Amino acid sequence: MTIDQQLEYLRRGFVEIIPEDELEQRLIAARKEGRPLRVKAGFDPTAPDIHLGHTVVIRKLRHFQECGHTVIFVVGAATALIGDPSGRGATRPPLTREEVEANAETYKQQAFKILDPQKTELRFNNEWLMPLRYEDLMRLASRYTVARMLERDDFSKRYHAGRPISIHELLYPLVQAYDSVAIQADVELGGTDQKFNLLVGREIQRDYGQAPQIIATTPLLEGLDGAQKMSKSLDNYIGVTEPPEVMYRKVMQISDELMFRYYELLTGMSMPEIDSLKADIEAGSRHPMQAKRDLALRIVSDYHSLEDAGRAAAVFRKVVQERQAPDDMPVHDLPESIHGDSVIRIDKLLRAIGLCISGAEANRKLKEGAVSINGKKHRAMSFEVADGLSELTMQVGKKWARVKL
RNA sequence: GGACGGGUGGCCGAGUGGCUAAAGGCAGCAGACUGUAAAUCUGCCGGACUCAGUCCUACGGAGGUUCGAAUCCUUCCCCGUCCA
Repeated sequence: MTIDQQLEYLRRGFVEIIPEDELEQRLIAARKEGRPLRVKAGFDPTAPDIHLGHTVVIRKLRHFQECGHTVIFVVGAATALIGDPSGRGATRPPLTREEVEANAETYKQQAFKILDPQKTELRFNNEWLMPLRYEDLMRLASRYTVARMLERDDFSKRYHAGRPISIHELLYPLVQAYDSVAIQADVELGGTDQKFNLLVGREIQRDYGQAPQIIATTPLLEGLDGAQKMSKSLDNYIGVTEPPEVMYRKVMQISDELMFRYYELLTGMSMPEIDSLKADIEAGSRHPMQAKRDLALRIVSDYHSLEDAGRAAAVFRKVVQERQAPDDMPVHDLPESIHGDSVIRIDKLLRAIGLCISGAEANRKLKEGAVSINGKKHRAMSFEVADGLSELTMQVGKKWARVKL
């Protein structure tokens, strides 16, 4: 690929590239030296799942690989012990080392659903952070001032709101920046919320005698609620390892408006194509639901297979649209404790088989008319089993289960 | 180290002795509507039971006062502001 072609491809989809013109120069310089660019992105394994929000950056990493560059995927095993304060209104709860290690392992597997393993260096930052000694840390900490650190939006908000900021949180951007030094990054990618951290990387690299990395930020993907960014802690995410049916259903759940955003950030569809799709929908020549189905199919295929996606679509049509019982639902035996003549206490049963969290909740659901047994709405607390009945199909809202009598 | 303010349900936040399982909001769940959504409307939203009632647990931790405490007192822990 020529430099110009690379530039056009690589630039697409970023909110900002700083400094804008240096990417070209760096590409030229690397080509002269006959080496690929070292492109960094870091992920803190604070939650065990990579979700579609992360994939916006990972997809861009992939683009760099397609242009022949090397991706350094940094798993923040050490930084996770601090907790990234970016965008946070409060200190993150600390993770144990065991949790971090387990999460890091699954991160690795999930990232390679998108990345080319041949062109990826997978590094854990405890490799270079743990050996740092007191004087190393002091040296690093001396490179930045409190005032500049507090300029950060999230810190200053917390500070002015009188909320606690721990000293170790102040250290996060520096430690994260040191990663760039350790791996000698040419480019670092991250979401727009990472801009500050990425910029600190530039400064620290300069302090350590390296050419400052170019930073490129991607838009933040909104979660299922369409308002806040996708995140595990807000539970508005779609995980890349979720089963096809779940993934499909979640995509279908987003608002029409958000659908275009997902097209933009999660598929290879170009902006002109997306605009024309939007125009077709507005003109009424295309049904928004069909467009959303296409989207769901594409996304599920990316992380599973086209076949799986097709199956998920069929399940969705049947279960959600036609409100029929799904083919596979959990099967339970009638629990010991509930065996009582021919009358079954439904509240106890629902709790026992996990369709309701508590008996009290089961009770409420019964009163709300959310419970169906064998396809018929059931409101009474107990259920009389007719002779010859061998199985109950229980439904509470969207949840189903079969009970053998 | 000193002075002051504060810690309430998943989150935010009201509540200064009984009428408080704790207003209100957000999130969540269910129902209606729909395109499967979104938006809107309605209901629910600690738990157990012999279930329209009874009991248990809950307002940072522990202890106390009181017939009765989220509310008063003691003490400990934590957070913030100002002064040093």
